[in-house]
Amino acid sequence: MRIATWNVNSITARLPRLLAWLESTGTDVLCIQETKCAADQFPVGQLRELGYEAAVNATGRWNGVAVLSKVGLADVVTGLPGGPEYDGVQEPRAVSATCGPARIWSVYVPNGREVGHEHFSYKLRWFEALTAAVAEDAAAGRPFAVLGDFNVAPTDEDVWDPAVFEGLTHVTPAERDALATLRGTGLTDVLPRPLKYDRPYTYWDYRQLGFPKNRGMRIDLVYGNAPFAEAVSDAYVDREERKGKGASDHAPVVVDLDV
DNA sequence: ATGGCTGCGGAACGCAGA
Repeated sequence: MRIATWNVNSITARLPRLLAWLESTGTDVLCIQETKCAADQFPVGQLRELGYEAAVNATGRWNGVAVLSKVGLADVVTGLPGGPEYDGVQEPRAVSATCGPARIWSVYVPNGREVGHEHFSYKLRWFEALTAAVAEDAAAGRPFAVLGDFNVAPTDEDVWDPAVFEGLTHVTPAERDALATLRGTGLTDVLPRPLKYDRPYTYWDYRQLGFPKNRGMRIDLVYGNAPFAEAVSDAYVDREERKGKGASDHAPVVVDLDV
């Protein structure tokens, strides 16, 4: 089974690429982030033509997540149970479903904006709620994984120049501790291999030639429990999808499972 | 060529992204 995660930065803008990519890779389950469209605008028809069912949690201009599956889609949970609000709203940042043999979450963790910003404490609270919500499934015997845009680089190796990120979000001890606490439920960071260069970055800023200069970050992660991690036969970042006109600023992370 | 941001809402430019 091939499972992947991809922050598409607008499913509307990315639809031609997305459909072509699904066909060429034969992905069975795709976790999507930043759909940037309302649920009733989601292109369910075109995805169904390719054989995918979709679980969607999306409300409009910002955020939005989905799970696409052609191996079944059951027991959908929309949103993060017990998750915090921002500006009085539970933002659409999580959706989960059972896809064939595995329980799968697609998450888009809040950015945090600046250390000390209200959005930053929201980010940390969001991680706490996520940790509580996945604990039972993480410890269970069924393959389980949280995939998505975590908006944290787990180590200094996961940013192109740690000096540039000093004092910024995505690399602070508080955020990395939140990731470690999440892993403490029994989850392993499934490290993908890069297709080029030495680090498996998943995001490159659109600005200032970020991609050609490989000024990247690894912030799109696959956190699987032991039954999931032990079934992994391959994992890679599909940097080819970051190339050319009309690319997202994130590349897909692809994981092959023997299940 | 991998190339100096992009998408959205709304109809100019501000917000958000990380």
